Amino acid sequence: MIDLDDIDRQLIRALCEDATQSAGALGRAFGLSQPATWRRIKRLREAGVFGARRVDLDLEALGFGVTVFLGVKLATKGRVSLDDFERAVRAIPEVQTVQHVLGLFDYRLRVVAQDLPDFERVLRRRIMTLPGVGNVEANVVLSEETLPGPL
Amino acid sequence: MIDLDDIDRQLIRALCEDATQSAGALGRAFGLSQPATWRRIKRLREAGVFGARRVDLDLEALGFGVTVFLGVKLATKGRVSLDDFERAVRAIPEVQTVQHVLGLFDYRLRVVAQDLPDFERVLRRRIMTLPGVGNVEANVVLSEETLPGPL
DNA sequence: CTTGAAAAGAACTGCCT
DNA sequence: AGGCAGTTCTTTTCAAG
Repeated sequence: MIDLDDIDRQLIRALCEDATQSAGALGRAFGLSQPATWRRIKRLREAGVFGARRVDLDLEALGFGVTVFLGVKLATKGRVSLDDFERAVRAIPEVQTVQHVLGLFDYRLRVVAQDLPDFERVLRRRIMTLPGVGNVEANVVLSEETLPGPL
Repeated sequence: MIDLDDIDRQLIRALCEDATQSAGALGRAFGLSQPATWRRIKRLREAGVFGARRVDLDLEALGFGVTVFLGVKLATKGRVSLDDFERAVRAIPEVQTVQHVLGLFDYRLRVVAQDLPDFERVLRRRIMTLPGVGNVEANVVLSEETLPGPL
């Protein structure tokens, strides 16, 4: 685990919001020269602070107007059924995220669909037929806001 | 809503996984020239397909070993209390995502903490004291996998 | 750490098939 | 639509104070 000063934290926050910004632009924003900023970013990168550089998709623009979070409780959950379940879930195109969780449910799935009828199709034909599913709880996402986080 | 051919879809998927790739590199991967690839990407960008370009953080490397998804049911939920609740949630540093949802809960929160004792602190002092909270359900994330999605 | 400059690479443009 | 060749711009990287 690396230790960060104040500028490091600001750099990280800025890059999380917009990874397009160059070392030069970030440096100007914080009163640092371009090479100094670049060295800091390199240091952070080598410390493993950063993962992949992704581009967000506007799912609405692509015709996916509905996002739903599902909680799934397995009926039977031996080691085999966990693997079976995960394998089957990964094969569903509409599933964006699979979280194995502890608590009232065993898995949380982020699912997208074109609209509610389309979601019903996914739910009935894809989700409910997964091996070992017990209870399923659904939360339709109305709005989502990403915050800066704890840095 | 834009319509996409096969190559568009492949480009989008590739950029979602690694937005670092240049038009030239992507083109080579799909047997397309640099300008042709660039024009496609530009067309997609102008169609509003892409949102922000973010860099993922390795929260483990930053000392945040615990991620928890909370479902929050409000006790009272007039229009005012929704706004109050959201404002108060946004002020909690450990909250990364706020989802307003439909279903058994009213909000889903993605929360990070250094470890479980730290999470207990956040839960007791920050979450349970939010204005209007009723029930709270917690799912500790054991593992999370991001899939290619429906394209 | 800074300034200044060189090198590398990516973005963009016209023109042609 | 795509390809080729070229220009322009940004980013990276190095040298020196």
